Amino acid sequence: MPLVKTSKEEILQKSAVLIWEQGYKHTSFADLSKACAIRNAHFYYYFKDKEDLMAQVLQYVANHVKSKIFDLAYQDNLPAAQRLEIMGRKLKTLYCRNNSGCMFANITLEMAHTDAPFLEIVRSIFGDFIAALTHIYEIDMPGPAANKKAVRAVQQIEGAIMMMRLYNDKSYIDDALNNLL
Amino acid sequence: MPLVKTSKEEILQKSAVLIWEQGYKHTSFADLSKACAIRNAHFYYYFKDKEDLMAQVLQYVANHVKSKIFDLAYQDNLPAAQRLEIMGRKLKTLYCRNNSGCMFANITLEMAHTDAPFLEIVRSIFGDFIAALTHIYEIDMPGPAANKKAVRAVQQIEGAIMMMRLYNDKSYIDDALNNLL
DNA sequence: GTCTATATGCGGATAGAC
DNA sequence: GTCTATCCGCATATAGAC
Repeated sequence: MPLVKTSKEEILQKSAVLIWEQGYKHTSFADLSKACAIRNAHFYYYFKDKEDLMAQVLQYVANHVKSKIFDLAYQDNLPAAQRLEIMGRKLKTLYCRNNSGCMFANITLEMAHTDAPFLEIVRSIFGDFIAALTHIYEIDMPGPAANKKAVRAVQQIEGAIMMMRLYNDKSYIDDALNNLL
Repeated sequence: MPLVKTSKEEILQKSAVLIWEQGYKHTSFADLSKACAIRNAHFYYYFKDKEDLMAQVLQYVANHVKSKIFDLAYQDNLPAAQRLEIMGRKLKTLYCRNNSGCMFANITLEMAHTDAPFLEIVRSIFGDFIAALTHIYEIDMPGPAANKKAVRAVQQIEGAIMMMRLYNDKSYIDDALNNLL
């Protein structure tokens, strides 16, 4: 673990923003190298190919979201409503950044028809999301019911993000996040 | 209106399947011309460019979905539950065909970051979907509440489709469609 | 209307100098 | 590790014969 932000981490961070916004296929190395201020060919020093870059970008964002948002669900000293309220606020910031919605949903709908290996990372992060909400809901109901409620909450949120982006109207996501409880 | 299916309609139908499955950018004219059994250059006889083809494909699918599914909502002689049940069955067939989910959601997440003119067609079809469900829900509740319920139902369905495709598990969409009432 | 041929540019990826 | 230069293939799109 380096003391200062490595060049590679900057590449991951800046690439993530672009791919999040534009998608995997729509984002070329020309776009990426411009945003990262490095040469096109330099990506191949850090990454095997575009698919490898994508996998590392997804893992980078997934780690960030897990530690900054999903982990809040396990603060068992706080009441459930408060945990959900904080998570909801952070999720809204996440989804509204650059009007790009949920990176993992974007990639799912773009790539589900392929067998791209990085989809496994997407499956994992949605599993973490549902597990986090299930943990909170289990306070008031048995496990299976809590899990079902968590799945429906995630689905409602993802549908709301789609509507928000299509109609450029944040009230959809506000409504979904305010109804997490 | 020609008496027999025109060549152009076949092109629209076959192009729709491919683009639905693979997305707009991922589908090349090479893919399309193979599927339609015509020459690459021949597309430019029927369509101005790829964007024009896409707009006509979307309109073609939208017309089909409207007349075959959404119109069922206005069969006021049938009880609400029965209308929802029939629509749910037809929607499931639609979304599970080729495991490709909802074409309009796919295109939304792929293209929302652009100002592609064909997004207007997508907005229109989601408006029709919500209007159809609202019409049914209005039997039992005032307009604004019915509309809110319809929006949430659509969001739940679109989120469920995403989960279905990600985990290759139809139980997500079954659950969402069984809870339309 | 349908074909062949091809223009033109951009995509990902690599070689090899420094 | 970072650069320049470049390969190769595929993308959209067009020209023009038949």
